[in-house]
Amino acid sequence: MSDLRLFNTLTRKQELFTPLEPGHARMYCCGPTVYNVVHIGNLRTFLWADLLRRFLEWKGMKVTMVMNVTDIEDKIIRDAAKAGVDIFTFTKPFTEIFFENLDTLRIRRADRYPKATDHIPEMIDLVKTLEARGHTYEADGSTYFRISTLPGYGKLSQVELAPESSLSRVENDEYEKEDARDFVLWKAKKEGEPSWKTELGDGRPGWHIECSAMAMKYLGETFDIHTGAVDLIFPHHENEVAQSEGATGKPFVRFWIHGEHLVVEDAKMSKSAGNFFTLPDLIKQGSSALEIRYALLAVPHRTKLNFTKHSLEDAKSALARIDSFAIRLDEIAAGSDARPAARGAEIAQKFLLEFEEGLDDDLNTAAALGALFTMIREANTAADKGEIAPADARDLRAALERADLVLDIVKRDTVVLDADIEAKIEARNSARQRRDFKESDRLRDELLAMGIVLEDTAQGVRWRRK
RNA sequence: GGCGACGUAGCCAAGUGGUAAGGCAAGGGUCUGCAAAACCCUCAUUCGUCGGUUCGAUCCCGACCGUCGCCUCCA
Repeated sequence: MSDLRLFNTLTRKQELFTPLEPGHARMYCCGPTVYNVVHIGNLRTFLWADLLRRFLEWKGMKVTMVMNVTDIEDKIIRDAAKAGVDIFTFTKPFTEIFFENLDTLRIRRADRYPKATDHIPEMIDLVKTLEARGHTYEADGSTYFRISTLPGYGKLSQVELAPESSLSRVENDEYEKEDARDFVLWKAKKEGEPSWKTELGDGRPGWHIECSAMAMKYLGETFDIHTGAVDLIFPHHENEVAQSEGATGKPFVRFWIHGEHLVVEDAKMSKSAGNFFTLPDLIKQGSSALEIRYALLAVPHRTKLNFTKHSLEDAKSALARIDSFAIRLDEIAAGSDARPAARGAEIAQKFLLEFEEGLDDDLNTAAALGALFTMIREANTAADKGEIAPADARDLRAALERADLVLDIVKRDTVVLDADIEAKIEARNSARQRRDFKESDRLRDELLAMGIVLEDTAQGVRWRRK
């Protein structure tokens, strides 16, 4: 039974989330336009969408998640032409990089990634339905949506639409619209641009129609969740609503979830400002994928995230704390002490409760992480007092694992020590035993240079990779 | 001009009508041959400013100051 509450842009309120079909949530996420490599801001949006999916599953729901890949669009056409290749050749590498980035950041794959160009017939059908219901008009071979035919237009963005005159900035020279607020469903063919021969004439789809067509094809005319970043609320999502509800007469999406933007060092990310970051860039600069994941996850999705060098350093230290805790638990768990679980089980239970309560509150990852660190401190204190038996350690470890099904930030270090490294550690131990500290320090430095950090604890030497 | 968001310690960031989670950094300590690492402790009488409502406000209302976003392609 879920008591997850999500902020719904449609009502501007937090609402209790329950799926239309009990136990099965359906979500559509606005995905990348593959005219370039995805940047860190795009990835933030995809990351919290995945977090939402994981959390729904964590609560026992089945989730069907669909994310579009937009592979036909003005910038793609422009840049492909510039590169002298067709749009398919042009978008292919960017699509591949997108998927690689998801894997690197531990963003789980959606169930489907439909491409716009694979769904032209569905879009045509949708436009024809809109035509039959009187929502469209044609001008110069293009088909437009006439917003005055849909009384509820504007309900998502809650933008009191300004009179036509104030929208003089809208460029109207290319396509002939009756009203500047109307938007194009199907664009008439232009010389040198890719086009499809259809019942609507030769041309290509407008920007918004793909999402309506593909979302309804895979998730139904009404589905549970639609995600994206705040900049898509208007006009993209508003127009999706118009197209879909204009065609079906039914509510399109029950929960519209929008995430805030990421800024870099307090500035909007842009190529011209030189602060446009991609995942491979950041990794090249020495950050690990997990550090980046943590930095993106630590700030709840509806809060603007200031992505900085400093935030990555913070993430690194915070993760080290979590990893050390996991190692400590594993060591205790391996012990032979047969006491029954006591303090540990209690701490673990309290943690899982607080963790879930945090995420239930509109995916408050900051609160959930706060609960995690509180558990770590409490368990460490108890362990220092010898109150953590192996059974306790196993309970705590299980709780950490359980939370990590959603967070996925714990290091999975399965690397086995090379014989060489092992030999050096052994040699250092014997040097220390014969109090040859010069030799032992030399070996320690050598290992450090190899990326192996030694920790001399009361239980002996522990090592980990830097 | 229209719509909206935000302003909490050095930095990041939760939060509640009853007196401020957590992380990083910093300082102190434990441990150690020395270190490092690890662990523990400390660290905002105060939540942009000024008023109002209230027994009581950081949280509610109003004004102001400041930052930012959308209204045009955009995650």
